[in-house]
Amino acid sequence: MIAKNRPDARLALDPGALGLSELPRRFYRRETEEVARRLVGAWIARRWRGRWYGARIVETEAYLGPSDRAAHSWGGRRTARVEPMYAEGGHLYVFLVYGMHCCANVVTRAEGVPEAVLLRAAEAAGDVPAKLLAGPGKLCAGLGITTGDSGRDLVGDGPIRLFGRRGRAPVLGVSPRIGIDYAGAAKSWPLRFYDSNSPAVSR
DNA sequence: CACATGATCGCCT
DNA sequence: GGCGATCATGTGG
Repeated sequence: MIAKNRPDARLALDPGALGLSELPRRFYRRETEEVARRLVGAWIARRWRGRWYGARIVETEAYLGPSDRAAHSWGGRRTARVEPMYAEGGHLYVFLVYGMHCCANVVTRAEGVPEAVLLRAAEAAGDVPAKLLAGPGKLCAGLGITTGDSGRDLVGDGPIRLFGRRGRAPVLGVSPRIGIDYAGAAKSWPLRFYDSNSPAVSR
């Protein structure tokens, strides 16, 4: 693929030592907006060559499917690229934007309901620049997530997993989503969530 | 600080 | 053929 899948070595962590517990399938079957809220403060981790790398999610956006003009599944679009959005909640949907950046999404709800949550920013546990993962493209680059990971199941024993909230409680902020000026009325829907206390949000 | 622009390519019209 | 769920860099105030 275009992007490299090697994670930034400074993001190395041990999910077990941090006391992280994996999110179960039922977590992802909830309303998409609810999942987006609950993922702020949750953790994402990726295994690469036998070691784990990860960070605490601090910013997300909900994409609501056929009725949401900003969503790739708007109007019921169903192409090879978007197909993972139609999978059961708990799968990963990764796409390429602007020919060079990957964006990672967590698919929600039941199989056949194409909704998802975009992971926009994360905060590393170690000593790295505050904005290292501040933005969907940077988050993917830092963890080495590429379009080759699209369709993966996040539940079970795969190389990309999500864990429940751990660490300081997020102070939730809400705003319209970013970068969707073309989306008509949906442009102003308050579906972006972030931890107001985190220096790692994208803006 | 606020824009403005180029990079780069898969997807949809 | 146009454009995008972005980012880094550059300009000017």
